[in-house]
Amino acid sequence: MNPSLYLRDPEQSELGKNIIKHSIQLIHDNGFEAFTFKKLAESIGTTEAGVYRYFENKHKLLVYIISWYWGWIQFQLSYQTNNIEDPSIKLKKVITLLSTNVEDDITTGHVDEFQLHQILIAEGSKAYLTNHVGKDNKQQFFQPYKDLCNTIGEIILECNPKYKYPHSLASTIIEMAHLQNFFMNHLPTLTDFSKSKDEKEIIKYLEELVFNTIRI
Amino acid sequence: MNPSLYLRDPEQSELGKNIIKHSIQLIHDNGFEAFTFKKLAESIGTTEAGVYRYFENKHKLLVYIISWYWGWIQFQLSYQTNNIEDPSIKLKKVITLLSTNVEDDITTGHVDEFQLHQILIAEGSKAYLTNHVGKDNKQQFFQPYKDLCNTIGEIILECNPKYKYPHSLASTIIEMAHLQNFFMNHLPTLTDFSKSKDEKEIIKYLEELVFNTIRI
DNA sequence: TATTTAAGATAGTAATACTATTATTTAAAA
DNA sequence: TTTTAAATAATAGTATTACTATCTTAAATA
Repeated sequence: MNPSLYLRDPEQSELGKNIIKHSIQLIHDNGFEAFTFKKLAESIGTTEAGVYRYFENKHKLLVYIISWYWGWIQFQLSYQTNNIEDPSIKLKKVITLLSTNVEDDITTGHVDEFQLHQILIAEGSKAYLTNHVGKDNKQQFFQPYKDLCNTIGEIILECNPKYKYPHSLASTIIEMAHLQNFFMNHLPTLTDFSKSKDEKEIIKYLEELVFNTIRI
Repeated sequence: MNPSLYLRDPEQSELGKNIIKHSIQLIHDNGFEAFTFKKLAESIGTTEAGVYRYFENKHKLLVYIISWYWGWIQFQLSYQTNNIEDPSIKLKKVITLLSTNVEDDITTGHVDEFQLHQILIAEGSKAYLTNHVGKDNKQQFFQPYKDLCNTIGEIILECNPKYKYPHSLASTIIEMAHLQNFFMNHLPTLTDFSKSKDEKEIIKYLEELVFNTIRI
């Protein structure tokens, strides 16, 4: 994790882990706009000042938990594609991993991956859609996202070494896996999955999109 | 325009038009988070209370100007595709229209379309990425976006009547035309256009994506 | 035992997102 | 023309947010 994101490493103390745990819960339940350090402190049973000793502001905390998620996805991806040779099967794994509501990984006690996935769908783009995106980028806040994008881009190039837009296609897969899910559940007429509301439909749509464009 | 978005119709008075004009300017310059009714009032030369007589809150004002933009795009689209029969040429027009930085339309005195396009790229998704998206949707706040999505979906079906995901592909085109532009300018490693920073590259990428997926 | 360090408790401030009241100007209706 | 209503301007006030500062206590470390 990028140390510029925090003032004190939340992984190193009980209070820190509680900040992460309750942040995920509260952002998931009420959305990022309604999330405040005061509510977070009350939920933990500490004070506002206590939270501020770990994170400068709520935006950095959001970027922190999102970075955590991308790191976890990166790990899941390398784990799940470990022994696979066929790049198009790998790419299918990528699409499925990004589109599927993950189950909570019990090995990470203070992080609920299911809720984190939901947060990414609804709040993920708020990490970079700010007027200080340039500054944040200079401080490497989006490195885990970029790393994942590069990993996926490489798999795309394994499928077709001549494909010209591996990074753009990778970011399209990531963003659309989330956005089509959001639309399916909240603005269904913007999708074609309104009847079933089934993630598998999103996977089918994305697979068709991706494999038709890279096989020229 | 949906009357639930405003308390008093801003098109009907000078103050109203000034609210729209200066909102676009301020949101464009400083981003939506930094935008407040107080700053807006100061910029116009009126009072905070004056702005509140037109709009309940800044979120509704954002949705208003975004709706205005989608209505304008819808008009531009029907105007530009008026005499075109070939649906794939129409679809190319759609991609170009959404991806290109429009010039300011001088017939709309109080609206700067160039700035509005930039606002849509950086702030567009904030209109619906809220925890009250369901309520807003029930009040038809997103109708202009849905209408545009349907129009594009119909053009897609003209190209291939058997294509199964016309709405999802339409929303993908709209969102990616904006997001790839944002990434190109602010997080270039997430795209393949970092060297040229040219919108035409985004158009080429999207055309390849779209036409390869609908021609099965 | 002395000394850092983290946490808890409390207070305070500037800005934000509103609401309310009153006075003044403008414009339409009687 | 006068009356009346509507829009605007001016001012004040509140709850909440997003912080900063300080002081005390508890626990870990040297």
